[in-house]
Amino acid sequence: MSSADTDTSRRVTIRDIADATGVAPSTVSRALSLPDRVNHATQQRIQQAARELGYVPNSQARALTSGRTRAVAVLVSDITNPFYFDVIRGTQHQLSAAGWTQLLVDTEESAEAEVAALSAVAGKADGAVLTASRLSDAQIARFAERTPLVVVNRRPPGVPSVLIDTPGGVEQAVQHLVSLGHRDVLYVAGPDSSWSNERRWRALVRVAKRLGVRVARIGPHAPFVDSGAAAADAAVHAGATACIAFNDLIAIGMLTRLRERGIRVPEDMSVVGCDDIFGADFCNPPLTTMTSPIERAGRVAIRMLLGRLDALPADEVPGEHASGAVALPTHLTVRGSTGPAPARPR
Amino acid sequence: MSSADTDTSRRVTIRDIADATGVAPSTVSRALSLPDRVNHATQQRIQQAARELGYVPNSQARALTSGRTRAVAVLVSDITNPFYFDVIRGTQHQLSAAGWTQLLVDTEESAEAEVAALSAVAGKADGAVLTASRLSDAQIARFAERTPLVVVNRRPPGVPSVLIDTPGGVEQAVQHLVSLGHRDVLYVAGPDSSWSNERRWRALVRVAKRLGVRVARIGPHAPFVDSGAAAADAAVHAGATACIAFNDLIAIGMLTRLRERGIRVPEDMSVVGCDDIFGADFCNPPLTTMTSPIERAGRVAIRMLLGRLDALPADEVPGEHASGAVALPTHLTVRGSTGPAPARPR
DNA sequence: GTGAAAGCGCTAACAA
DNA sequence: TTGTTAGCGCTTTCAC
Repeated sequence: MSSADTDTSRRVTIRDIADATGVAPSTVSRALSLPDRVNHATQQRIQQAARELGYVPNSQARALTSGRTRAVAVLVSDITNPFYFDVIRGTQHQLSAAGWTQLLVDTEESAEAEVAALSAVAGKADGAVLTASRLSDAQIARFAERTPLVVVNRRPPGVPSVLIDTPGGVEQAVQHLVSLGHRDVLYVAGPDSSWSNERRWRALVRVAKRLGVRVARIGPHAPFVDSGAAAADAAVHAGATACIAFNDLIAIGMLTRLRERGIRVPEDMSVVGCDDIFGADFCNPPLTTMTSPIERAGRVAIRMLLGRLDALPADEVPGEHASGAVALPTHLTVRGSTGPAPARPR
Repeated sequence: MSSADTDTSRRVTIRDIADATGVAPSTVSRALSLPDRVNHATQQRIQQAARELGYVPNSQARALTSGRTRAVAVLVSDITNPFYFDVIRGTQHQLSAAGWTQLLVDTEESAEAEVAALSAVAGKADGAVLTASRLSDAQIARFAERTPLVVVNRRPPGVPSVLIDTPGGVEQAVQHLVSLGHRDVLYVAGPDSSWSNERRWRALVRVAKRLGVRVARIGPHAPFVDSGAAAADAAVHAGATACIAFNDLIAIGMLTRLRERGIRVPEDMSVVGCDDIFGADFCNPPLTTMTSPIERAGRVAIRMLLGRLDALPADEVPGEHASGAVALPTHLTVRGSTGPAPARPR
């Protein structure tokens, strides 16, 4: 049923190549992993044979001896959230470009699951990217001692991180609202456990003070579209005419609820989201939001991690220091969901 | 800096446990992997020690001897497409429930990348799920001989598959349009390389014939929101009053374009999508679409695969035969994008 | 029921 | 430059 040559069912190993080319297995190993340390001619012969025999290196065996898996784990807190899709897209892209494997783990918003994953993953991957960790800075730092880590949207001391500069976006958003005549802004908060949530709120308070804008806050709200309904009701009850929501999911949910209640956006209420996820441009009305380079954050995180693992030339690694932070700029994308303040406060 | 006991920097191995408990490494191995084949008392002692020492099995070493990685690869053709998010969510869920690892691979719509990934993955995973493969049935079957495979929305002979019954959904969609007075339906085709695309078109032709509806087809269109603009223009040019789009991405893009052009949906044109992805409910107007159990498809695919790998009790494995197909029902979700046919054909 | 020993496929000293 | 020799941590015969 198969061709006349050797057994088809067994995978080709470096031994097979060694036999075929008349060299020692170690030479084959070198020819494949450190080509410069082998006579050019034999190197060619070996690689040729490898190709002909259909050799595929056994990554398990390789990992066992070298201690390196050429895989990295990417932990997300909720695989359901479109924000992470973009992150994953970025990490995936950068990893496959480097020939590495991505292990995707959903921690489901649970710190225990995160700890479990991080411990389990230690042997399976050479490093990990934490997006939206639910752990304390100290815990993260502790794990980082054993496993190279890069965190997104967190700033644990000593651990390299990628920050999306939403505070900068908040400033633009408030200025935009001010330019439309708004003097009151309501912050629709996300989960208390979110680092970004506090960061955005503080940025809002700071900017508002400077621009003479009054701010208030409602929440916390879970980061789902469905949470938007309650948020919208609360915003209306608070008499708000301009809201900045923790993220686009909540903002989109608010839009839907406001429409149901006959409250016009932006005529009666302006809504600003955060992140510019898939859907923010085609919801109704289209959402003004802080566009974050989410995919880029994923790519940068991987580049930093690969840099730390010496798997990337130094000049391709972002950030000056190994434990430094890289901040990616955000910009406001104005769409239909924001408009002039109503003539008189309601 | 660390506690007084042994070296902190090295990972705990079964040898350490063996030393600590005074048994042989092989006994530790058994106690951990095949607990029934060990004296209950010593088994307890060993597991206790393992816990105390913080033992984490080295999956590489385990894989090397056992030949099993307890990981599965999930290949998607475009990680950008929200359809796959739901699939990934399903696979991730089912895998982590079983304590397995998910390797996520984006083949970027390329058959070569898929082949490369499939070969590379062979050693890293015990099996793979192909969602939207770009390979031929024969190629898939060939890979399936070496690596346990489950395919989604394909039907290569001999390879277990999970099918989302969009033909059934097409029937409901056409009946819905007929009930609104439409007698002409335009199919807005997806990519030629898509198996589902042909399947949906054929189902449409069949149903239309039975119900006395005229059908036409435009396309192919790439499965992106951005493709929807050209599709909408073509549909308008064709004088269509009711369209069924290959998927929601195209349908949402059409909605946007029609609105730009001042063509009212559903008054001037009814649009039906397919899949019910994230966003279909909050686009403008909300999209009537065939709701597919996408996440469930992912879960079912993993269960079938784990079943084939003997990693799941037989009674939890869907489908009668190892190489059978499981079809998941679809249903039509009617929202604002469909309405009565215009009084007279335009 | 438990231990000794071999070896999975590969890499990394160390010699030659 | 190449071959020899040891393992990496674990599972798995095969004895005992």
